[in-house]
Amino acid sequence: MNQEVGIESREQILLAAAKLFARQGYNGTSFAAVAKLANHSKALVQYHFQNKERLWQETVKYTWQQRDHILPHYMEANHFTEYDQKQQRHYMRLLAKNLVQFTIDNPEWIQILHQEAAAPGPRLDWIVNEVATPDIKQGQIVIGYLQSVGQLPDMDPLMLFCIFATALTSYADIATLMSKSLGLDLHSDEFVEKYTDSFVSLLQGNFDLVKKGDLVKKGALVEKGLSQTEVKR
Amino acid sequence: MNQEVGIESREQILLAAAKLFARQGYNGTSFAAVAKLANHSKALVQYHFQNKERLWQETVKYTWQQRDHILPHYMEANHFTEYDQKQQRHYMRLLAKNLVQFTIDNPEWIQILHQEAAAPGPRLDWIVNEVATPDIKQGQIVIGYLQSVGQLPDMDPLMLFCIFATALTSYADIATLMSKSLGLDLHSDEFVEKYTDSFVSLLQGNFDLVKKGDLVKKGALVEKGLSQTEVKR
DNA sequence: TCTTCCGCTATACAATCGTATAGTCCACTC
DNA sequence: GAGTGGACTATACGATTGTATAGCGGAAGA
Repeated sequence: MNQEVGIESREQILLAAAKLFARQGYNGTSFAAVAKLANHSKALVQYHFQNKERLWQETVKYTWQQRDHILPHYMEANHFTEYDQKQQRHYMRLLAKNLVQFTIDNPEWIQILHQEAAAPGPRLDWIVNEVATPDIKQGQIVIGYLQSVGQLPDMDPLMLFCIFATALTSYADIATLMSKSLGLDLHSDEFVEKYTDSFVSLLQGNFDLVKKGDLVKKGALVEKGLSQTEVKR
Repeated sequence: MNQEVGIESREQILLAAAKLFARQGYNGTSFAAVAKLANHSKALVQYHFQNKERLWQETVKYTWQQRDHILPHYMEANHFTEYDQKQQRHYMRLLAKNLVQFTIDNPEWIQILHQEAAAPGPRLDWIVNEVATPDIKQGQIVIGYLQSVGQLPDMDPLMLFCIFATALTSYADIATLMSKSLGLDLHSDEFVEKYTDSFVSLLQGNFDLVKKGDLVKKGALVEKGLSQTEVKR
């Protein structure tokens, strides 16, 4: 079916399996579907991975390895410690944008996580023990560091980490939905930049609250709220 | 199998189907599994819904109806327009907290959304057209209003909406993962309150950035970042 | 009383599921 | 050049998949 040998067919299968496990979940993914997407026989999939649980585990491991391999390329332009405070401000924007862009380009790892978090069980435990916990620790360290250099507010770092995790890793999925609904392309570079800029502005506090609350009438306000958003379409 | 009649067995099946579609996705959910969870026969499930696609559509409709029915109960304590600016500040905290609490108590609608957003196709289009678009419009109106009364920063309301959507609807799932990893219960009232307080503080800008960036050495900083987070455990 | 309809069951169907096993091909070593 | 082992195929297994259809009991309307 495919001339290439051994390790290569294995990787092709892992890539196909990652897409399917991410999109369809564990029970929604079959050996046959993986084989078809990888352009190999179903028997070969089973030859490499014996059973479904092992296929899933190897896929998750591989997906995280890919992630750890690719992620630095998105970050290489960001060397926080080499710059002074003004530049760090700028590079934090870049960090946030690259993280969001990374989840858009490589959605499988976070989608698999969502799949299993929605149905907690032994597979989620496996993820926590094998791949997720080091990530979480690492993320907390980064948050703590950014706080210590004054780039993030002095609030509970764990809560700050949760806000980061939700806002940066879920944008890709939410954007898929909203793009369809609004007829925009929220995955485009323009919107990703706009989104992360807005998010970082909140974190850094460099924005002004609108100070006109008591000047306007209720009805007109609601209408204005609507028209403000509709202007964007 | 079950004495209760007609509409009741239908609802029992819809509730079971919602849980399974949310946790296992479309392809991962079978008639037999729905029947078993609802404590009815597989044939009865098919009797009520003819085929799988219709079962799914009716389930999504029902889930959103439940959502629209229950959500007001989480909001009833919040009547923004009735209070002055200081009180509105307080009630925005309550609004955010109740929204997060609602997604923790009723995760199915957002989980189904995540399932389909991960694998865009005709089902996602159906969701967009049938249930999601009005929600998004409504959300944009609320954002616009909160901006107009000075409770939210004067930035692009669409981006602000995205930040709200990610931070508030994804906390439940992220918390499931992080709780397992850290040995905490991030679904507890204590943490939900802490999280939403932190989030609203960012939005309202009432926090101080740590201004000690250039005073500390790199190595010590990273260590401090770690110990800060570990204190929380 | 007869008919009709509704809620529901029983059973069967081909297709697909995950898994098991025997076997082919071929590069390699000794 | 016989033997070995790894990459891969062919085929078959029982269980489960989604779907189809015939039929049941009982309430309601005529």
